[in-house]
Amino acid sequence: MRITTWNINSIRARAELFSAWLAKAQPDVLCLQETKAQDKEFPAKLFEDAGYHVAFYGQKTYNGVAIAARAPLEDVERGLPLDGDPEARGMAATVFGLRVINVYVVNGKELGDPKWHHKLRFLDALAGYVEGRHRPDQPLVVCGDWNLCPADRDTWDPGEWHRQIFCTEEERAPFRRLLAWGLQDAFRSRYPETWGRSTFTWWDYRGGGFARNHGLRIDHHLVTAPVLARTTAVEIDREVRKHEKASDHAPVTLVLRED
DNA sequence: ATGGCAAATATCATTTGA
Repeated sequence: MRITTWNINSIRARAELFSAWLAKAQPDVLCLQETKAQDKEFPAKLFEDAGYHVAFYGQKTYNGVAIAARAPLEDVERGLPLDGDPEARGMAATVFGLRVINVYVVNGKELGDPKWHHKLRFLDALAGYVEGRHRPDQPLVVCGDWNLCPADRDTWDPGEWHRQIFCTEEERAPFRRLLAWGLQDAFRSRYPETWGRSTFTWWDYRGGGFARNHGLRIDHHLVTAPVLARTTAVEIDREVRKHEKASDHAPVTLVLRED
């Protein structure tokens, strides 16, 4: 089973590229972020024509998330984890016996900015949400665009990024709280000694970031032990990032063996 | 502190992203 997370950076702007990718990649479960479409404008037909069920939670202009799967989505929840958050950044569904939580964590802009405080509230609420509703022995996947690097070496220049936004203790504290609760960073658990280009999931559009390898590892699957036990690989699709109409993020796929 | 690249809105410029 393949569970992909991808910050698509507008589902409508990338409809053609997305459909071609979907037909080829054929994930069983797909979590998208930054769909940038209101629900009434979401191109559900793209998914349905490809044989997928899809649920979405969007808003005008910014943010927006969706979950698609090759089986019906059950117990869909929208608007997590921060009560009253006007930004559409989180949803969850049950499929194939897994609870899947899809998040688009707040970017934060810069340390001290109101958006930075929103980011910390969001991450804290996410940790509380998981702790309050789940147990570490349940099959749970929390994936998405986390907008944080778990370690300085998850950046192209660890010296430059040290203690910068995405690499602060404040952002890592709630992330580590989730790890302490019972989730594991599937990529890092599977590849503890792999660093650099092959680990990045995002590259800056500006200044030829992909060619210069100005990348970050910020898209993650956090999984409970029963899911990690089934994990055979975590794959990052750099090929689709090379397309001229690419999102700045690559799709990241958790590969599970069947129970 | 700024620019660089891309998307959305409806602007012929601003906001946001990471």
